[in-house]
Amino acid sequence: MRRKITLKQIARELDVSISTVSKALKNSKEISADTIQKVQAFAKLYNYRPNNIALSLKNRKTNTIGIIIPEIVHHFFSKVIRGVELVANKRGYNVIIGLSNESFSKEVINMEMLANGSIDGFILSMSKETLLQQDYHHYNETMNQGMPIVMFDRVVSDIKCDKVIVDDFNGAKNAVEKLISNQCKHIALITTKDYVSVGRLRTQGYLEALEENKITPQAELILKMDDTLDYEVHLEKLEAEIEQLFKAHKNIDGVFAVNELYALSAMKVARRMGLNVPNDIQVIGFTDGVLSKHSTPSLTTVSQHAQLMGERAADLLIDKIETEFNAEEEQFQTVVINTELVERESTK
Amino acid sequence: MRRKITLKQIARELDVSISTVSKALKNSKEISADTIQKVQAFAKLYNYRPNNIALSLKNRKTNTIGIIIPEIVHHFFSKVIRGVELVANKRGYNVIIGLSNESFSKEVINMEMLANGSIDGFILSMSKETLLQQDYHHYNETMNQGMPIVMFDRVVSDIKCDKVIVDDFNGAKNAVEKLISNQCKHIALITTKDYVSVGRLRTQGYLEALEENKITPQAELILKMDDTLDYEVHLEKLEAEIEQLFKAHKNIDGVFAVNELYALSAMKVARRMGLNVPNDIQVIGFTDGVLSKHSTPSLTTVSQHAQLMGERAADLLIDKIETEFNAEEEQFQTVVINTELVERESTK
DNA sequence: TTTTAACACGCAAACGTTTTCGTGACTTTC
DNA sequence: GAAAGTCACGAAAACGTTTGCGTGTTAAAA
Repeated sequence: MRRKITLKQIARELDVSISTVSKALKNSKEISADTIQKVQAFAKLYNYRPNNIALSLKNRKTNTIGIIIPEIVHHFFSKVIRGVELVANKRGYNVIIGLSNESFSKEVINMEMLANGSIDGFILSMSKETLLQQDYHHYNETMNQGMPIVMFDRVVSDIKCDKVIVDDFNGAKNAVEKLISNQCKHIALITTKDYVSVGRLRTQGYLEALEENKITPQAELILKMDDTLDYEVHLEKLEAEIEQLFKAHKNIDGVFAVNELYALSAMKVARRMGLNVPNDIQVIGFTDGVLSKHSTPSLTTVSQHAQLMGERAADLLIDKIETEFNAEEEQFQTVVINTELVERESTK
Repeated sequence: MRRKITLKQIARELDVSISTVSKALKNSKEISADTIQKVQAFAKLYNYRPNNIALSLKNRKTNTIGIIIPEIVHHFFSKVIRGVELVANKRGYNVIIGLSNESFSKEVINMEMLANGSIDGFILSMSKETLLQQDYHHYNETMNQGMPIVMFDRVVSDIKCDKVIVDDFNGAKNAVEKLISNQCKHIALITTKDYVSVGRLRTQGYLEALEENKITPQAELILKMDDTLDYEVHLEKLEAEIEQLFKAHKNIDGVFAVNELYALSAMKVARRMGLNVPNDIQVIGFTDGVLSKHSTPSLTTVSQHAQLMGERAADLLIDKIETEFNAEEEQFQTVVINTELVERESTK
């Protein structure tokens, strides 16, 4: 077992200086043809590769981007990562991941761990706890140190940085319009509490679609779940509440849910109550997940193009990393990704 | 915007040497109490953090581990990552990911990219293409350079390194025994072609369970799918073949599938043919996925404990990284993770 | 033959750390 | 009052690169 070979070792072996070796490998015209030939042959033989860490230190550039997300076992986020990795790799960058697990402190720790030289910039989506606490000092400190940040999906306007978001408002609106045009008269909304901007916007889309179609929104048809609970408990509670909703309003003939699990639960409860989807009740969910495609009936969804979000975020970040930082006149962009209604069996 | 502060800047500011600053921050007893106090106060004020890259270079240690997987948008792999990240973080390591996308060349490129100093060791699962080509030179070269590798799930015995695998044989065997004890007499197996060791072992488990229960395996009840096809095409073909199988053997009353999609497809086809799951036909799938839990009927599965695999792999790797490399008498371990039968509605 | 130019290479600094060793200024000891 | 010891700090090397500049040797020009 031999360690990786360095310039120094090649230099010693060939009895030239380190700089000569370095230049020879770059075909510098300062170096004679036979020295170049000799060095390159030797380097190839020993499979020389420059040490990334040394390069990073010298260039003050790591060619690595950090991505911090609340959870990885989640289709939306893993698709985003795939997108990030795709363009990062194409543009010569590595990707290092940190999971906040929806915790504020883990988010802070992870960011500090990476911000000390390990990466050139961040792509991140805020944890729920951070959204609740509204404490953004770690983002601002990071950016003050000259490290660019691109946020995606879960963003807040208080933070000045590049962002990639889904068009939640219109995605929701289109979905509800679809239900309306499919003759639904009483459309329920199943959503989360409003502290996540994403949920708020989807609710607004729902309301606007109703109003534009002269349907008066009814507060009783809106179910707001507290999603900070434990997952299992949450699911049971969810089903119970949906059942209650359906029983209290037998005329509900359409459901728009802000995520996959809510939509699936609605279908499950409906079936249990002897209702047929889509004949008695039509359901649309806002999601990119796998469940929709394989459920029975398969679920009509508002697709978020998660992978595309990742790609756009990575491009945005790398662009920023690679452009000269010009004065204080920095411009921040917000890229909006359009949603797409994927029609399946849960709607007519 | 100020850049991150360095020892040199603190030294200049306080009019002491760099070494004094460094020592003062470490409470060295070489340094007087007031100098220590002064330096630490200043460092705190400016939020000094040592530069990771410089440390990595100096210590020849990055405290980062690389993980290379075929695909990230996949429950099994993302759960493994979560496990890896969990213990890596706990032990002071970062995780950098590379996706091979099931391609041999991408696997090689990714490994080379990371092997040049960026990380201290690899955790990886082989791409299908690598398994097919049986070209393992990149693993061996990496290990020859003193970089440890831990493989998980998809492994081959030709490569000498630490491994974490699922007990595929017994997992499959237990599942089939469950079907047998549930009175199934004609159990079909839906699997992939044999080049992945994992599939081969599961098939063996299936066979052994039958034989131990005096049931003669019938080759016609074994469906081997070619999973190198395009996903969509694959799925259609899969359903067609399952339907054909069911029609040709009306007495099939149990199905064991080596993955989630195969199991779900089997249930789907069964339902389409008017068969009731689990009354007419019982199904068990080998998987950790989400679909099983939310399908109707929910699917009984052989759970692989993916997160635990990730945790064990990370521990194994970090242990190896942190122990002195003692001579040529290196020992490699293979950790076997036991499976667990999670009973749901698709079995009686 | 002397001056100039081209060539081929080495030196050294820099990136930000850590750590060994050396040293000047005091203090203690005899 | 001289020798020895303690204290507090700085210089320098090392990790592995890249690159501007200096320099000795040779060849071409005057």
